[in-house]
Amino acid sequence: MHVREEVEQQLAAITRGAEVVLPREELATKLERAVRCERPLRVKLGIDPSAPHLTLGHAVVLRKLRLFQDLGHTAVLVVGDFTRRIGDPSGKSKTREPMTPGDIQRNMATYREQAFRILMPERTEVRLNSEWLDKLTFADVIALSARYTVARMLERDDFHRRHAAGVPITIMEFLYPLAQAYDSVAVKADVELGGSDQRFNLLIARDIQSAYGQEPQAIVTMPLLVGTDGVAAMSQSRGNYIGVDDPPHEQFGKLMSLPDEAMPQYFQLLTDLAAEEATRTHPKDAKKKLAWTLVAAFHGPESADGAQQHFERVFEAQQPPEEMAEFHVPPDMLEGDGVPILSLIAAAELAPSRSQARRLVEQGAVQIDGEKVSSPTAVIQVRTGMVVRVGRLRFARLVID
RNA sequence: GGAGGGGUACCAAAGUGGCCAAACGGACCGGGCUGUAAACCCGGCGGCCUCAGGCCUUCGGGGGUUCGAAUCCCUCCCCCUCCA
Repeated sequence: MHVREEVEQQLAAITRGAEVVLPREELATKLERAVRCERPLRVKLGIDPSAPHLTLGHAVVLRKLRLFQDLGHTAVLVVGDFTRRIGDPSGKSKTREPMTPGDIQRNMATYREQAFRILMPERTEVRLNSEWLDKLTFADVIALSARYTVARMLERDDFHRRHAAGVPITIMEFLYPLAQAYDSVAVKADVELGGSDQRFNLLIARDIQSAYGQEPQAIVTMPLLVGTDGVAAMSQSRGNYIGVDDPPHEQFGKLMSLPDEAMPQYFQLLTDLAAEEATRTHPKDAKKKLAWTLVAAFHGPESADGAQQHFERVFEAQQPPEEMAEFHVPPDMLEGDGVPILSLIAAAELAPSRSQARRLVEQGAVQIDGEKVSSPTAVIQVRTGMVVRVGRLRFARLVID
């Protein structure tokens, strides 16, 4: 009675925002057993150490994993260092380059720090899949591959399409999901989380676990978070991402420039607030609330306050930020007390080259103390404290030594 | 083993002897509009020059033909497809 209620509550919380929970009854059974026997479930999440940052896309799944922790379960973070060393072309149109152990090591260090902004370290196991995959012999691999059929592999949408279209699929690509499935065997996963694109792979693990005499894991997939462009799924390779460890005001700014339509999804998948928050007030205010909430989650409330103030000052009020880079004008650049504008912009690194500085001036993007500079040949009478502004975002305060 | 198709700027993709620093997109930057929204419109997008112009370095690497080559030839490297 008591147990059933508890299970229902957990199930409801787990289901919130999820794309699918499969099979629901099996998960219910597992949860019930966990509650009864006070044996936490082992909830697996695989992470690919391809890039040095976790994005809000990862955060969606990590938050769900955190929820499991809050419900008393154990998070098992499996870092795909082995698989990544080999490279993974699956599902991607372009082949991904294998990475060196050094790169992977570096990325992993930052991952851990970032992941623990969301997860509870004391209820998290971080495992590298090289730990067990390195030990498999070729015979082991062949045995593993005997547990799954080509026909079933080809059921995966992506494989199916490519096969039909005559686009090559390597055997390695078949092995990859098997390796991932084997991870589940190795860590004895009760549940695995993933993005909706991982659904097929997560399901393969169920069969492989059975084949190895384990109870199959339940799977929970989350919708893919749309990127800052509001169109494609967030990814680092697309550049439409917001990093978990981006500086506060950067996160805030990127979130504020999201298309309004993306807001409900962000509320739903990344906050505990209801998706209706997005439509209850003026979109701008709703978005500020979203931005504040997320920055606070990753950097703390003070940073969120700071980021919001920065945003309101620089973007809404169009004022220079309180803090900006100082540029010490080199004495040899002075002609009398004047400096040609292009030299100034390029030297202060407000533009990458003099040619680009020139174009910016011609396009009316350059201001000095709020006055537009429109001639590329202008010579500026510089003095300490003068503020050079290029575009909306780039500022430098001059210092004459 | 055989046949064929490619390697062009951040991505993608035209260009096949001079009109090419290289079309059209996308990304990005700037300007306009605004809620710094998004969308949209305009402009820019190798470097250097006080610039309606000029100079320098680019089209996988190297060499050559030519007054002139991303474009033709030789050679090397790398990718891809089909047949076996």
